[in-house]
Amino acid sequence: MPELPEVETVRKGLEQLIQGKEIQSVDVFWNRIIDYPDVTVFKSSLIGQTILEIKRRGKYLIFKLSDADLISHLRMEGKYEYQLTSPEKKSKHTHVVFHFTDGSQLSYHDVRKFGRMALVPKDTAISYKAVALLGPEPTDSTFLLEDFENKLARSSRAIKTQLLDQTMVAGLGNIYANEVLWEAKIHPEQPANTLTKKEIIRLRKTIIAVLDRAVKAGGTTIRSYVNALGEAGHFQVSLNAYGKTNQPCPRCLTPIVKIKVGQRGTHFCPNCQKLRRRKIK
DNA sequence: CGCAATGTTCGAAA
DNA sequence: TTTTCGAACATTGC
Repeated sequence: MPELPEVETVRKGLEQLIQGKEIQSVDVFWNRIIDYPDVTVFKSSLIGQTILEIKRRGKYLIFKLSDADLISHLRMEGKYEYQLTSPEKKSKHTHVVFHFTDGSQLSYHDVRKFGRMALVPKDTAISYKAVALLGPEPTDSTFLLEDFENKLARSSRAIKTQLLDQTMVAGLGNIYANEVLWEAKIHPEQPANTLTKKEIIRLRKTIIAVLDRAVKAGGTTIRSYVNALGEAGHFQVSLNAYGKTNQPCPRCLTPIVKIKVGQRGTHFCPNCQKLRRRKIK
């Protein structure tokens, strides 16, 4: 479920639930969830480690442990659930369980089994694989206009596809990419290298603003997302385009249209978001 | 039955 | 070589 706002909300929940706890043992029921290292090593290395803090980079959660970094990506449906005691009934979709020395436990659930975890040496998470390639966090001080402009100029892909590329800016996913483009009045199929300077400035500001608002709302719950405390998000009431096929655009009342862009469902207002054939100076 | 679903990766094609 | 495309991963629900 997670795009940046959902992952950030999960991070906050985990922080209050498991910070300071010591791992006593780990169960892994679906080996492919563990990307690195070998499952046996993964499990044994975690024993005795304490959760110092929980960070986030893009859509990745990074558990800072006493002697390692645990990287976790929820992909489409990953969820963390905290329990004070070990339940007799293990849910069918529980794939990893971290048992703490105080008897409580953190379980990782993932219906589609797309999520991944990796245990890397202390303080090296930021240089691990895809984490190292992530673009800037979407904040005013880190997401710089000039870099964004340069990256856009080098790609002819549809702007929406480009926004989903985590090397552009970290954390945008399908819901927020749709929302951002609607708000910035840019057609999702507009080639990235044909955006005007004005549009790029507006797009950058909108990305920062939309994600910020969504974080404050605790994320968006469309189908299954809940945070680590089991709570749903609230941003779904603020959606203007995503999932609004045939419903009137909140700005001009033209029905929202759904198309496919880069294999992903894409919603937009054909009146507010017009495709330009040529770049205008 | 068929398709789509908050995502990323990897091999092939251009 | 670089960029883009599209299948694959796995399961559920409409």
